[in-house]
Amino acid sequence: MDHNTLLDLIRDYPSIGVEREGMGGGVALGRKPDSFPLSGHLPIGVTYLLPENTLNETETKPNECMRQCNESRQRRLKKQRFIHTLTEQPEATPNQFALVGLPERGREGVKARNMREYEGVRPSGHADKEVMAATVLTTLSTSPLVLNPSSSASDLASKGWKESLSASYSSSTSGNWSWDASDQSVPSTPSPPLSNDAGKSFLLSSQSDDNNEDTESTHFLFEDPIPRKRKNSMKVMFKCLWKNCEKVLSTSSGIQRHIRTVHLGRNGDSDYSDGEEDFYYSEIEVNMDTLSEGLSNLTPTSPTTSGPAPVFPVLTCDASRSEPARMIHTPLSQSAPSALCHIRTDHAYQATTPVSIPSMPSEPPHSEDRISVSWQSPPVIYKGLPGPMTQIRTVSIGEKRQPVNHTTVSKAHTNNTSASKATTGTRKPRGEAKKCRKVYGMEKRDLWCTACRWKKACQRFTD
DNA sequence: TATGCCGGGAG
DNA sequence: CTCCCGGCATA
Ligand SMILES: [Zn+2]
Repeated sequence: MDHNTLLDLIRDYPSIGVEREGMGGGVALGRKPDSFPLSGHLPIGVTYLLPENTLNETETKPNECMRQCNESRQRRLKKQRFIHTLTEQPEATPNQFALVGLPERGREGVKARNMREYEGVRPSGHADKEVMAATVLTTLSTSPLVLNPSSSASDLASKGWKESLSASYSSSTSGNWSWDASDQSVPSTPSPPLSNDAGKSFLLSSQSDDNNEDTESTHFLFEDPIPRKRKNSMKVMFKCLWKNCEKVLSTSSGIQRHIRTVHLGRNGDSDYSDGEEDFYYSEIEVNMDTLSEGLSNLTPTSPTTSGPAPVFPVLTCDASRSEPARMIHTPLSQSAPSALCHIRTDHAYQATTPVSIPSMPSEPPHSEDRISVSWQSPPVIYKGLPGPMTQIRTVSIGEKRQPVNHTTVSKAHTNNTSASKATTGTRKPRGEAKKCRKVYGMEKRDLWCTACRWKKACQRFTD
């Protein structure tokens, strides 16, 4: 994906989010204001969808709002698939993130996320790019990358996020993207390299070396953050990201209420959401004592407004351990990779050259309704580890789409002679694991992983 | 017979 | 690429 493609793509996305588990039904936080100066991060939407167990785990303190949203959503969309997954993968890895980016239409960012509204509109193949874009955005949003020295804050503000974005990274014609991550201070994580088997990869310019221990900053943004304390002077606030609204409240529930009443025109008292709500707000950190502590901390400041409040990327790792208000980003207990996303960390470092094999949209997480999602294979530490791969696909559930039996019998397929390669001695002892076909059955083919649907080697349940 | 999936297409 | 499927090795 090249630079312009990305920009083009995201242009129409009021919000692009990251969604955990890719099961849809996540909650979107934040949106992409049309004119949001991006410097260091983008207020892109972040949608998290944590596995049930996680929710319980975080239930208490963390993001009450999130929990609620997730719950209500889950309830509504009683997608057995969803449930199924939850039960089947109690240990769903917390590293399974899915990016979800849907152009929103209709009601200001709400409801519109329903892919249904896009039927027939979204060009096929769009999903891929969409994901790529979202990935990049997410990455950017969480990486304290330093913008070109030439671009100043004001610059950004006036140029708009798009330009800013473009300024924040560079892409070579080869398809490799990279940006300078040589940042400083802020612990936020550097962006992870994203690689598409196609040879496109997003990687940080390995700032001078590779192993420079990091303990601190090397954690992949989606990886279990390392426990770290945040400055006591910082206070977590929630900022509404709705158009022209700069409301900042101290509690997620507060901002949620605000959004609900002010932007969604709902009445506060009524129960929670109808499950379809997307609360666009982002968690920000405000330095209480010195609001303008010099640029020492590159935290970007709120855009449109004067709000001197430094805005932190929603996903910053550092904000995740132990703070009550930390983003649901909670590191699930152990980050055991779930069975859905086997991670193979056995590749070579410096995945500059993405290892790509035949390539096929790798197993996407399930998604509710129809959303295109992609996820990154886990933890990969951006430094020298193999780059994460992304993949996406549009899932449609409960749709009829099976029978399309094209009478494609024009060619007498007959095999020409038994010339077929004499299967080499490599006998393939059929794997043990039950694959999608067996697990979901023909009726629910929609649930199969892409590979299975294409009668290729299953990617979801490997042996 | 049912699965899993390679190797070939088609668009 | 993306998506399908014939057909064959397996279970
Ligand atoms: Zn499969």
